[in-house]
Amino acid sequence: MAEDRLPKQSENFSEWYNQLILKSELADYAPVRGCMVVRPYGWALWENIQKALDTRFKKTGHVNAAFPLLIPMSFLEKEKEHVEGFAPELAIVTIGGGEKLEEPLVVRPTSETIIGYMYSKWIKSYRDLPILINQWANVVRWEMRTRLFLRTLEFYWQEGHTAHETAQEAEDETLKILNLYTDFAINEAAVPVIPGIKSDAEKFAGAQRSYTIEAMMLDTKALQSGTSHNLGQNFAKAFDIQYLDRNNEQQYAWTTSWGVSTRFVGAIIMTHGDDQGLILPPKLAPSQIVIVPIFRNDEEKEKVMTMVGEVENALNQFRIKVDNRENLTPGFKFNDWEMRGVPLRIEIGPKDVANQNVVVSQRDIPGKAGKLFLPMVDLAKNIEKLLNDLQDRLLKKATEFRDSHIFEPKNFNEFKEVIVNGWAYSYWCGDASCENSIKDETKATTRCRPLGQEKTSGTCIYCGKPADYKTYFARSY
RNA sequence: CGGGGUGUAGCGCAGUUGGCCAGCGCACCGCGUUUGGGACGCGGGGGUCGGCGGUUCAAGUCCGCCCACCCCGACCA
Repeated sequence: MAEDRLPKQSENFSEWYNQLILKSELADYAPVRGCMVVRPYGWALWENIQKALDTRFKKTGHVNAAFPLLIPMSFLEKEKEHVEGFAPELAIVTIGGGEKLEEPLVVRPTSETIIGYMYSKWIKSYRDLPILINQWANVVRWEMRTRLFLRTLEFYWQEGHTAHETAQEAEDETLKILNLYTDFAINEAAVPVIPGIKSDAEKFAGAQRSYTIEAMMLDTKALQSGTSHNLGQNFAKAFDIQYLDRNNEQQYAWTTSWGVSTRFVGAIIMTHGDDQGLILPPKLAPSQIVIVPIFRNDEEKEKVMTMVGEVENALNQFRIKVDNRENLTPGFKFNDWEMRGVPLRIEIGPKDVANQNVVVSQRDIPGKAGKLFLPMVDLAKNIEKLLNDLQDRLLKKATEFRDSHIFEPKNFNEFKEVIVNGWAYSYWCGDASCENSIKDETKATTRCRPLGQEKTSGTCIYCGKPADYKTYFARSY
């Protein structure tokens, strides 16, 4: 068995990322350019993400439904900004059943339009509001430049679509979801994110306001990891979503939409991974624990496997896997599971049978330093603590990394220096021209203006005009 | 769509001035010995050499066209 190492993060981060996904069997390239196959290990991770989000959606009163993949072209055209934003990346079906179609059908790039159409049918009165629907779906956007999980032609996501009586309710919903996403990212994925508002240039095509959670990857690039849009009455007017209000007058509804995609898998990979491979947060890892049995002969095997069974049983509350592949050495398995990011590894050999303890190795602490002996007594309780501690350490480490790479440059020259290896938190006057110039000169875009920021007075990092708020700038995925 | 690169076994590659049945490492299969940090020996299976056309007695090898994918840019969850 030959060593087949990953490139080092420090030497070639993007190759590290690509190869790790293939080797750890999260995903593979499909025969169509830009499309990916999410393999069982990757899908299991996505399913855990889905569960964590879906539970939160349900708790806040949302319900799931399914809307069609194909949308009449004319629907897209009803909202001006929306069609302008999406036109370049549409896949369009022109032939069906061997016949040219009267009207082309668009493979959904997102579902605001078709859901808007349905909402206009369903909503008659204020009594029908709010309507809070989510769907788990795939969407297609014809991207020029693709990257596994981060940007593929087809990707999987959830898209929530809600309609409300008042502007305030819609805004409350938009922010409620942003907070929900923030809570999910931090407390389930241990991905520290900064919630904030997007600039006009970066907002969703057709939205009044877009909010985002922004995460810093280990190469210091920013990754937009979830978005929540207040659509105002834009789509309600385009699709005639009207209701009779409490004063018996016709009103347009106020709508929102929000989504998290399989891109989030990329966020997890690039937030926690190291040169050895993935490090998955215990709360989302497909396997939280892997047991590697060690033995030299049948006699030892029998004793060891008996104990493996006992341990597996004692830990059945966790997602646990026994690696009983017989043709591989323990050493190989150690490296293999480390590459796949399993948080805890339990090693059980003849010595452990004799001592009635197990060796536990913690994925985020390399080598011997991360290994400890645990007695069989209270094993589950101790393992639970180790998983929780590991989860906490991941969040702490990622947060410290992020905070140590956010700078507040004093002038634009300094800005250009820090942006190469970090984010800049700077005053910005809000003019699109400054935003554009900064992008042209540094490749950095505005990421968001964080929520809850107090108004202060400063000067724009680019033009020097007065500015009231600071904005995060970064190179991004 | 512009610039660059690569197509030979599942993966990574070699294949000289064109020349015999197209090779190597890993992976895979069989047997045996191994197994506490990426095991070893022996024996096997696996190829329209990206496609089409041309030059030639003879083409992975030379020529032309096409296709695909990867990397770097413009657009984007």
